[in-house]
Amino acid sequence: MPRYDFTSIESRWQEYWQREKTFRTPGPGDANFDASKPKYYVLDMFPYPSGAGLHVGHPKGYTATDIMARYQRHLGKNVLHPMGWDAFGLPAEQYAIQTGTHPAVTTAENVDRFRNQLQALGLSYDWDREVNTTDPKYYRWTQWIFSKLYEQGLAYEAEIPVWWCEELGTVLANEEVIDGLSERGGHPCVKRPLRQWMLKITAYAERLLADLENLDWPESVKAMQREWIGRSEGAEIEFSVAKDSGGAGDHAFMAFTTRPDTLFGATFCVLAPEHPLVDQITGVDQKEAVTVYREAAASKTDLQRSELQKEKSGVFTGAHAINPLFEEDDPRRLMPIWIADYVLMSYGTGAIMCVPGGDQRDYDFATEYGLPVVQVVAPKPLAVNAPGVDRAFDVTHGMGSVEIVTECYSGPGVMVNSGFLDGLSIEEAKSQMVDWLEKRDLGRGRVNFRLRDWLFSRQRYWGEPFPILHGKDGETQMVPNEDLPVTLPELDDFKPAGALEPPLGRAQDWVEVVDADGKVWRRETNSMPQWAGSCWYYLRFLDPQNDEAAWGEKAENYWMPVDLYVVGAEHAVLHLLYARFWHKVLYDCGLVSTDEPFQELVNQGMVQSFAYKDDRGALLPIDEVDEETDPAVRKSDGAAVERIVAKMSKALRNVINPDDVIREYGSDTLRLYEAFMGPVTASAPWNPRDLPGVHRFLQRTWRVFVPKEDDGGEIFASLLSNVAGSDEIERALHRCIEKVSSDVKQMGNNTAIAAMMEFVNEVTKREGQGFGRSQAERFCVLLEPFAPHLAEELWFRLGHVESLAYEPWPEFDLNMLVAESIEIPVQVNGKLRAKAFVPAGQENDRAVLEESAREVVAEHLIGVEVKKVVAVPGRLVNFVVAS
RNA sequence: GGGGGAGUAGCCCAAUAGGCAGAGGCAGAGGACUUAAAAUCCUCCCAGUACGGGUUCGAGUCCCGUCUCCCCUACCA
Repeated sequence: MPRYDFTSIESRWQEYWQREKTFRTPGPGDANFDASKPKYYVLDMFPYPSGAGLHVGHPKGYTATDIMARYQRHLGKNVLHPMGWDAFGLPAEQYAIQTGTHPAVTTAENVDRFRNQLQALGLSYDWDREVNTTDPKYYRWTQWIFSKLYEQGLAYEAEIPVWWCEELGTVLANEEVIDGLSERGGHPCVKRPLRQWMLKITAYAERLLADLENLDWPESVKAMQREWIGRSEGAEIEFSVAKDSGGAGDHAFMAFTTRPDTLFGATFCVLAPEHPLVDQITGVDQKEAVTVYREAAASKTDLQRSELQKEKSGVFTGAHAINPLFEEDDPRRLMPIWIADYVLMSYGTGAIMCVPGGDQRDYDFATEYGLPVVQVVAPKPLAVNAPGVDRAFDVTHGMGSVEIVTECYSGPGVMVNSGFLDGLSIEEAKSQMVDWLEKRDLGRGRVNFRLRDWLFSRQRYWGEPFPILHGKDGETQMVPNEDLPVTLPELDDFKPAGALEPPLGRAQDWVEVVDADGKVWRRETNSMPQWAGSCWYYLRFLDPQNDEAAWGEKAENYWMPVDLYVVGAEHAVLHLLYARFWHKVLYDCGLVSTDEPFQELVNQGMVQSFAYKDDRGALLPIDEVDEETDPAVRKSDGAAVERIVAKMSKALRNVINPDDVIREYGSDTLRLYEAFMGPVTASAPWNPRDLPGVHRFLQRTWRVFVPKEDDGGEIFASLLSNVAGSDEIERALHRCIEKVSSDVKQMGNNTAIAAMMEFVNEVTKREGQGFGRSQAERFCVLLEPFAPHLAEELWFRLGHVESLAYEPWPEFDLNMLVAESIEIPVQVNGKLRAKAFVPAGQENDRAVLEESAREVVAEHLIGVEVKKVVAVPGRLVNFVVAS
């Protein structure tokens, strides 16, 4: 029977918190709501309740936020700390297809399991605010927000080529397809044109980019979003396709370039193989080659394209584009038009002008196919030669009086071989060229984004239905707000109805709707993607029971924005960008009061695991390795294996189950371990050997409250009487309070725990002597955010009947932090020679410091000249002497 | 190729604004308690901060260069 009986302690307090609703958080309008208190909204990424249950990676972030939530409560704030379920999604639907179990059933089971697991961690959520994205009471408002987007003209239908995954029976967004395989499951995907709902996130690109500036987010996440949005400034230039005679023909295309300054160096153009103009301009002789190339390109997945990346390929169309800078007789006027798969139809205009003298990709292509290369930017030192137009004449390429170079230069410099731009800097040349083009209506400055509109529909059953009706003649209307939610129909079979018909199409009764005028409509049979529900869940938490509105204005005003959001790095672009987009739309509609949802963001690190590599570099499942030996060896043959750090994976059988840890050590130990591993932001491997360390700390803590002789858990008599503690312990406690307070504020939970260990070691050293009641109580408050069950138990045994969750945070006295005399290191020429002791209060007096220091290093100063004395108040003294 | 981050003891990690390299934990050694073991407690051991320069009275911390590792992204015109 362990003296510190964590199992019974933890279940007792978990029941207590649930029964007493200790963490219920009243909001504006609720009884017991105190509007005078400051608020703190601390948010976790709500999980997808998978069948696999909780992973030890989840509690890392959840513990960090829970510590913050509990700490903020001790500061007297109203703390909003909710949890819910992002429960729509493919796995439940796949399971339904295989077994016939309704996804709602699977989901409910998984949610129950997750909730139990989270509650077993002692997380201080207000469970009355639990939300579930699959609950019609929730998705009714998801549909309502969609209607807002629709009203704003931000939702539209389009027939576009999309990634279709045969295996999953659905389309996927670009970002859900990696190298031609689905992100989930790794199934092959192909491009197919399909009618889809799109959200016009590109309309917000500029603001999504600019507003990153003021967010207290990790630089890495901001950088990823910036790259994802991919703003680039340049110009759009119209090129006419030449007739055989050389004059401008009927065809023309737009090319986007970031380097309009280099137009004088454009020697050819490339269209994406899919470019619609290709059919019309391809010459008779080139027809066959072009067709073959286009078919090859179409059948290539992105994976294959990138594998072949090093070598550029393409074919000539037979047509030429006209470079508007040059007169009819100038050989540089006609630029051959090629098609090549390094130009993507989906970016810019799907057509480029190629300047091989200044762009590595164009240069590679030009070298491959023997196209001319002209230098238009010279590095600065060569500027003396500019403008230098009349140099070599290249017969081979017929480029006129322009030097043909064999290098590509894309660095800074001055314009050469560029007519009216010669001698200008790149920046000046860009703006002059844009002016030149705009005056002639041949082009204009343009900002282009990598960000595409958001593909917002899926061909799935287990997602939010669209509140959309289609008429016979192709007209579309919203389901009126009062008729929401549009609930999912019951189905027996969740498979797609046909190759391209979503499963919802199977529900005939549901699909057909007759309105008051007897007109027949068909419901939209696509459903929304999983991101929809997670785009606004943080808003529903503000007012989760509200049946009149998605959230109340007062609640929104009081609680928003989220003060602290802890998410894994995997959400850096998608979830966080989509949520910001919706939030800005809601802001523009006057429905929320802040233009950004998440003020401070922290990326939690990964919890990794050890893995072992044999001498051939192959990874071994952990159960084939004996970890007790040093080095670890393979069980089968005793060969030494190398320990490495890897992601937890089923294949390596190194996944840690939190339930097992709780059973063996308790959830306070699990919490403490997760927080003690290192900074929240850092990734670190799970090391089972380290668990006993933090567990011992809790046992020692128990021991300083409860005497050894008494297994019943009676507390030290001295702690029950009001005996004052010793001065040494009081000082140690003040140091501990100071350290824990400053650390926990900045999520330095690992060092805060170290400070508490130090304190408990100090008390232990005195065998419980001199530990006073008030000291014990203050320590309980410090401990509570980290090990809440034990802290509550000790608090209770000190004679309190109420939870300590709302006890004020203890204060420290600066005067108690200093010892009676201060130790000051004394250096001679930067080398530590001795230590001086200065009475407390005088450590900032340079004269005192120097005098005390001189005494202790007197022998080092004999016979040498002291050139300088550096005395840092309270820190050290350094004598600089002539050597 | 581009971007972000990190290298401190056998391991995980500390070290406010440059100021004694070590707070804490693990592992290891020795000891106390015990019939024994476990548990618990005490004591000890261990690096000069990836490498090379520089600035400074003084550098883990600042500057320059190099190396290694992790994450993201990748023909974006």
